[in-house]
Amino acid sequence: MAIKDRKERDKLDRRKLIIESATKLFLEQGYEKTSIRNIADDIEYSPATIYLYFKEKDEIFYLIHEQGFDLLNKEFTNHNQIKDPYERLAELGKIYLNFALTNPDYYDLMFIMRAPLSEIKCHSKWEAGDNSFQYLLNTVTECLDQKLIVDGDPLIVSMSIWSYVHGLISLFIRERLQSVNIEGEQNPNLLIQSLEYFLKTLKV
Amino acid sequence: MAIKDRKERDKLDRRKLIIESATKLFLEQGYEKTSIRNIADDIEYSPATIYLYFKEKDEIFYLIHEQGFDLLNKEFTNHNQIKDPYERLAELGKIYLNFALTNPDYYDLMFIMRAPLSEIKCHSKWEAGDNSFQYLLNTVTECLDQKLIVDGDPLIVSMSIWSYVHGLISLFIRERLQSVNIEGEQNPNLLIQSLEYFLKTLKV
DNA sequence: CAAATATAATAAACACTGTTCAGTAAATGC
DNA sequence: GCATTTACTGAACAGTGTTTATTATATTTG
Repeated sequence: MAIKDRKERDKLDRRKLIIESATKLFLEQGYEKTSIRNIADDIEYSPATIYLYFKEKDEIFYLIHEQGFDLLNKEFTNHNQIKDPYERLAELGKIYLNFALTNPDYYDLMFIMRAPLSEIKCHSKWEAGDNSFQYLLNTVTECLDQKLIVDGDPLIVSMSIWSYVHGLISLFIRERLQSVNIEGEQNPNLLIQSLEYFLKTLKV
Repeated sequence: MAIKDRKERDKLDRRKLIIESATKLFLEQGYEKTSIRNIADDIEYSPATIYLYFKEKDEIFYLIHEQGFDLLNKEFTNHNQIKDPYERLAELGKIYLNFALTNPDYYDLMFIMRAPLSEIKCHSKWEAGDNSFQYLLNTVTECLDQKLIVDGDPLIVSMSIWSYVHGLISLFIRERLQSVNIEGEQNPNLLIQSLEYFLKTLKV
């Protein structure tokens, strides 16, 4: 029976190999330019082999998509807990913004791209995403309870904050901020300044 | 010389035919699913013919992209001028949101998609986009002058407002709001409620 | 009018893409 | 040793954007 076990391990190893290669290529050249044949070439298997381990291209990229959420959630958990919920909220925003600027490809896959959600979204319920949102929702609720920010429904407020930061990031990543380009001003700085303005308006 | 004129007119007509077919197909099935061969089939010409009138697929979709901006700018100009700049700002936000919800494919092409900007963005300066942003900037400046909204740099404030609404819309269009789904609540209503909350926080 | 030229359109090909399937070769079970 | 299962792959399918050599037509010139 040991042989069967080893075989199963081997199979998982090859699955892992595909994911690792796909991740590497994805971070090097993005989703669209990473083809099944690219991955096959990289791991020195035939393209058809990949389909023995994954149903479709999107299934691989859904896993990378989840890796991204693990990374983001780790950043959220790793940061030392700030007592004041408003300060914590501000910090969350900055962590989120920083994550996006440091990992634009992950961010794109997680929050902008259409592809790897097509079918999977239904059965998976997008658990990882829910976790991140829960972090935000909890902090917002605390802020509202302590009357630190403008009153409103916690869900609406959380959605607003998320939308705001996402808006900044996605306009930046997809290069729509050309028109808003102050002479000599670096774009990432503009994003940080905007976030600070938003946090100010939020404060009660 | 009249013959030459007619020929030139014919050429423009065929160019127009391609754009119209492309627009039709694009609005029916989106960018990715509208192929050059689709368009060729529709207008009953060979695919190669299209390349006599356009350098590449993106060039066609850049024109559709501009059509979208014309549409949006028209909506901005058509609305009866409200005297109070804060009210006008609120109205602008609603018009923008409404435009996106009514024309999600145009919106995607204009503000989310990566494709049709690849090279063109440099030489065209994205004039249409600048126009829309100018509308916003002017109103924001008035609001700031009359101290109706939280003080800040007009550009930062304008960018903030745009980012906010864009964030809402793009999360909605690219289906990332599943986690924020109140039982029985329609998503578009959530967007409107959020915008109202944001406008409230903005008010001084 | 006929020959030469310019114009417009295309069939076919190139280099890709995701995906499927029939066939092969090796390891395992009996 | 033979049958069966397992793992893999070459080749193909149907599509994509794009280019090029060729053909058919229309216009201009001798």
